[in-house]
Parts: sequence; C-alpha cells; structure tokens
Amino acid sequence: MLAMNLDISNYLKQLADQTRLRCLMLLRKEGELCVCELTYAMKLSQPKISRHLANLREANIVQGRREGLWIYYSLHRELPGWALEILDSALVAAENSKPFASDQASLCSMPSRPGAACCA
Amino acid sequence: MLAMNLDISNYLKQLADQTRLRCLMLLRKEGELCVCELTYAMKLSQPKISRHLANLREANIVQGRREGLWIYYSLHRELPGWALEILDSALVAAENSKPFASDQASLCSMPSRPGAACCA
DNA sequence: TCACTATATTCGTTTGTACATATATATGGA
DNA sequence: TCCATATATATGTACAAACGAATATAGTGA
Repeated sequence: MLAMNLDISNYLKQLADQTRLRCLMLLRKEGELCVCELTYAMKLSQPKISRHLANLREANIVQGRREGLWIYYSLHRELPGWALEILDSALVAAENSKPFASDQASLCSMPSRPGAACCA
Repeated sequence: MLAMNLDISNYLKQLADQTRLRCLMLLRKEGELCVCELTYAMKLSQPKISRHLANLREANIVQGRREGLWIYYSLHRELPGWALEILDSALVAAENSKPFASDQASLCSMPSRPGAACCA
C-alpha cells in the first residue's frame, strides 16, 4: 500500500485549530467515534464538529465509515508514522490541561453511546 | 529552572505557518543562526523573516542573543521535550521535500557567513 | 559627528478561515 | 408514506493574521 501524500504544512494547519486537535486526540485514544460522541464530549454544536471533520476528511487525516444512521470516524489508516508521532507528542503536552483533559471524562459520562464499551 | 509554560495549541499555530516552520527547522539543525543567514537560506525579505521571528520570540519558542550587529537566534533553551519531538517528526516529514530541503543547501552556499563553520 | 550594516517595527490592505444560523440529505422504523 | 434521528452543507459575517513597502532603531567604525 502506497504511502499517503500528506504535506507537513497542511497537516500542521489542521492541528492548529483547537477544535480539530481535540477531535484528533479523542480519536487517537478511542479509535473510532461517531459525530454525536464527539459533539457530546466536546460540548460543541453538531454543525461545527461536522465541518471540522469535513476538513480533516478532505486532508486525508481522518476517514469515515457509515453504519446505519451513524458515521464512525477514525484516524486515516494510511497516516504516516511522523503524523502519529506528532499527535502523540501533542497528547503528552495536553494531558492534564483544559479543554483536552475534560473531553475524555465527558465522553465516559455519555449515556447510551452507540457502539462503544465503557472507557476506563 | 521551571518548565516553560507553553501551550500546545499556540505552539502548533506557530508551526502552522510555513515560513516559521522553515526557520525552526533550520534552527533545529544548525543550532544558532542570525537573521541574515535565515534570510539568505530562505530567499525571503528581511522584514518578513524578522516579523516571524518576533512571533516566535513572543511565544517563547526561540530566543535571540546579540553579538555586535548580529542577533543570533536559536530554539529556546527551555523548550519542553514534546515540543522538540514534534519538531523532529516534522523534520522527518519534510526531508527531501520543498522548500525545506533546499533551505539547508542554500545556507551552505552562503558566502562569508558571520560566525559559522561550513556545514557538511 | 556621519555613514554603513543588521535588524525591528509601523501601516494599510488583503486573504483566509472560523463562526452561528438555517437548511438539506440520508437512513431506519412505523 | 411520514416522521424522527444523525450528519452534512450553504450563506453571510467577523476576525485574525500575513503581506509589501516604507521607516525606525541599534551598533560599528571612520
């Protein structure tokens, strides 16, 4: 499988928006999340989340998979190693700091999540 | 010495501008460079470089040291580990791709550089 | 003091992008 | 078919930030 053509500058521009960074961090930790889970975790409007996910999709940073009414997003499976490394370093930088730290907690408190088991 | 208070979102916003990223990559590889060296390597106007360096300085990402007429810039000595890791991953992503790859070559071809020895 | 070099800053303009609100599309079930 | 839910997109606005050009500041040596 060919390496994805992902430009470092475009990638960093996508990460530079805090809403998108929060989405990516949640996806990195959780694997797969649907839009309503991201919306709930981050307490933001659905169109706002959806538009940012569209940006990330067009940049080939995330991919979506429909299952019934829900569309499950995850990090793009062909994301190069350096892109994951940057995300992981950002995770280290963000742990224990707002709003990133609370997103995970909010997600865990979400009632009747579509597909997921409980997060630890 | 206390760890610097550097916000991941602000840091990524600074990296998201290509001119600033090029500066940081050169500084990471070379250690210390003055404004005229950065200007020569990147073939951009002096005020443009200077303004971006001011941004990076105000964000505590780089620091400057005056020596005569020249001001030598380097990565801030208190930059946290995750910040260096992100920069190094970006370097991996950018090697062999324009305009980053040619900046280093341009720098090496610069005649009468202020302080530096020849780069390999 | 003046001239020269290196670097910084100001100013007015433009461009990009995030936003809220409203609306459209898609799927599943009654 | 109609309705409800999940997700996506369109539209107009506002704001942040990058830009070129001109100018200011700082240090050095004559």
